Amino acid sequence: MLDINRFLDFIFDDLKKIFFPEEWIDVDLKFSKAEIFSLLLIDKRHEITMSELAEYIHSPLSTATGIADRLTKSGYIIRERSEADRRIVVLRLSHEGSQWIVHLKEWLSGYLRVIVQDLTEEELQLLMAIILKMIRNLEANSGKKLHDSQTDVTLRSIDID
Amino acid sequence: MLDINRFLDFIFDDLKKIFFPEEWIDVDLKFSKAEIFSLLLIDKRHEITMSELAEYIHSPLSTATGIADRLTKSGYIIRERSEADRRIVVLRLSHEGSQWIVHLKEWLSGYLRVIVQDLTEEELQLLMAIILKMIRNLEANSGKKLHDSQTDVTLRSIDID
DNA sequence: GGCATATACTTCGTTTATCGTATTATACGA
DNA sequence: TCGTATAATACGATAAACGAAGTATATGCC
Repeated sequence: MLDINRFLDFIFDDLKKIFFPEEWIDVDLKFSKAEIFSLLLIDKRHEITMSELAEYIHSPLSTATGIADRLTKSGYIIRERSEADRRIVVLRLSHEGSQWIVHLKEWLSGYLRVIVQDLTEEELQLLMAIILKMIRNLEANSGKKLHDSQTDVTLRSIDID
Repeated sequence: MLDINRFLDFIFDDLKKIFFPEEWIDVDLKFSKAEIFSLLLIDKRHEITMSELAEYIHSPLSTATGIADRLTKSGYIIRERSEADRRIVVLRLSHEGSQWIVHLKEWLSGYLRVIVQDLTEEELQLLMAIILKMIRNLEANSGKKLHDSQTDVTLRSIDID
């Protein structure tokens, strides 16, 4: 068993940086987190439905509708009915939306460049391997491993008043 | 120059996991992110003022007041006027609050344990070293390096209507 | 073919958090 | 003691999230 506590101590203070990325990513974005990731998803898939969007951002369709509303109004996405199935709404990026994503990605990679700037090639390789491992662990154990602990039960749904 | 693009490709899809931790941390917490980190801060400092809280969560005092309101109402913190300076409000954890933090930390370390479970001691060491480096880079360059790029300017404050 | 049911979304109203501005209370320096 | 700075709260506006109800379209079944 590794020395977990040491690691815990090490990262405890920096957990906040992970959960509040907005504090070190000091960009005054005009879109919310959900909107940005929606744009990224549309960019990646080229076309998505409202249901796909809702699933991606882990929200009900009513929330997705709100996001699509705002992005459409801003002119960054185009919302159209599918011809094949007229119940379905298809979202695509507008030209402006695509441009914006290009800029976002450039800016993002600039940020990454700064963060990893003096890591050696070996460190970078290892970092990727480690991240991969961690992601695999998380996925393999998600929701499982943790449900049988006492601690976990205590944390869930304690009603006070 | 390292191969940044490869790294970018590698982590792009997982960026969402960082920005939406709630999707893999599947605990139905009764507190919001801001409230949890407020509790953690109070636990760490033992006693804090409203101003310190506001600074920590990067919000105006009016927001901090709302958080303190909710945490006080839930019975997890105690809000008292300082005797030395009666303008100052001091926040402390109640017994229930302390208990809750203990559980949170146990649960957190359980999570970490799962994530790093099959990393070797060397990997763990290196991971910590790399994280440290990255944090230093971030702090050294925060807000600076990125402000002179064209991209960045494009991203900031574009008004549409 | 027609009717019941399912699917894909939107609308609407409620709730909640955030935050700017105004206000209150206290401290402190000249 | 008066003016100003500081610490925090109160209030009102805004925005996002969401559940429930509603609308339109598709599909299965007789």
